[in-house]
Amino acid sequence: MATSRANEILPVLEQEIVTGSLKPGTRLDETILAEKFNVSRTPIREALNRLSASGLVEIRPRRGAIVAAISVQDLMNMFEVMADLEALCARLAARRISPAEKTALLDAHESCHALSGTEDFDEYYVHNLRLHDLLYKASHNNFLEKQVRELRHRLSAHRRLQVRIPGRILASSNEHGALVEAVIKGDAALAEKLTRDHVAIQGERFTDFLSTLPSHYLRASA
Amino acid sequence: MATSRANEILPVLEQEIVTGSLKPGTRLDETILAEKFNVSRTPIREALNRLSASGLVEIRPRRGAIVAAISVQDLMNMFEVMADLEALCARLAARRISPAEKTALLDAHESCHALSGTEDFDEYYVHNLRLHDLLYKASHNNFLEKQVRELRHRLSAHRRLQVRIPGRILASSNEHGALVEAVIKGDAALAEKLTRDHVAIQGERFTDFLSTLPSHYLRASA
DNA sequence: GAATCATTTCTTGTATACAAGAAAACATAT
DNA sequence: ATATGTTTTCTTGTATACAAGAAATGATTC
Repeated sequence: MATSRANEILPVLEQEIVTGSLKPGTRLDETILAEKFNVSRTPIREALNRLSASGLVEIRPRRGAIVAAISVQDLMNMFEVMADLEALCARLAARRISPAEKTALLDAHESCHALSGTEDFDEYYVHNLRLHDLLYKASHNNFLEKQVRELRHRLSAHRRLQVRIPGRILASSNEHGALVEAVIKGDAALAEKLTRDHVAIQGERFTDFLSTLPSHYLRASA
Repeated sequence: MATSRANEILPVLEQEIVTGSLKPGTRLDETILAEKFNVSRTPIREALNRLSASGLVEIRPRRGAIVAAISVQDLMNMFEVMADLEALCARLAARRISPAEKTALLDAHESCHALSGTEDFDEYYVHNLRLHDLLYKASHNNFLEKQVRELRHRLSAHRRLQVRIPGRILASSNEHGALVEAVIKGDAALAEKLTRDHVAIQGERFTDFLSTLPSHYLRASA
């Protein structure tokens, strides 16, 4: 095998958490997981440790690991940071983007725009991701890129909650249009502002969002 | 013992890395560390795993762990993100700070200001830290606070590099004065801008900074 | 003498055995 | 019946033993 078993187990668990097949609060019994993966507890413990560092699982000393439960407060906080980091990406991208990256960005925007008349949220999600990814890359700050990716990954565990408002794809695509234009023009301040508004959950959209939350989000957590 | 041994070992190693008694690139042999701490390799491995997640240690599969080596590029990137996150703290603090927090902030600023005539960088560091900590808290975003703390902790491993320019304490303290005033007035945009300028490494200060770097920063890294 | 290949040694990664703390089950008393 | 205290059981945390890959050493060839 190219890599150790712990390194194989980690992404599988990660995926199960992110897709929601392992729900927040679920106990992650080391012995049971060891049987499931046909390994000893040792590599399981290693994987859990790393997942706890990335925030997806919570390890309570001597009391085992659970899938991290996130409160509404936590979610709001994380979105607030996410919006800011993405805005930083956009600001830097406006100053540093290369010609090749400009082409790719326009292409990704085209793909999004092509779906703007539809309500195909899943398909749109993919292209939307690609566009945002390109912006991270264009920031030419690897550390920032890694941080944003990690945070987005963590938030994606709660993507099921996403509000699917009719017409949202069109609106989002239009916001992208202005953003892409600002980045390509090199207008850093505008790119930053547009991204903040684009990512942030706010106003009536946030109210909608809250009303769709499953009950386990309404308890407090760390 | 109140906590497990791995949880005792971790902060010790962390401290040795942060203070620089373990230099970047140093191999962290599990067996040797196990002897040093009088434990088996198991808790050592756990501690190293967690340190790698926080970025202080780099684990190369099957090739052991080393103290993370950071390139100049990495440092610049991290400072760029740090400045932005602190600026976000300041912006949010300006909107959310409580009366009690205002008092504490003014007090911390007083402590800094009292040193502004001196060149006592170590003493200033402590009070400067307290002031910035209060700003993180006043953002009332726990996730953000945690992220900024973690990043600062990671950067503090390289604090030895800090340029100690004569008069810098006075300048810093003056910058604090304007920042504190903006936060207390509730001027979010100004607080944000002042913080960015305050934290960012830029202009001639950055040239000085570069010229003080030990050679191991000048190689490329991850 | 340099380069390449095999062998040995050393270190990491995993499995298993054991220790210790937490939760659960049970018994006793009020 | 509830509450408290004890015992048992179960799970995590650590130690040790073993397996497997990487680096180092040495042998062989050109």
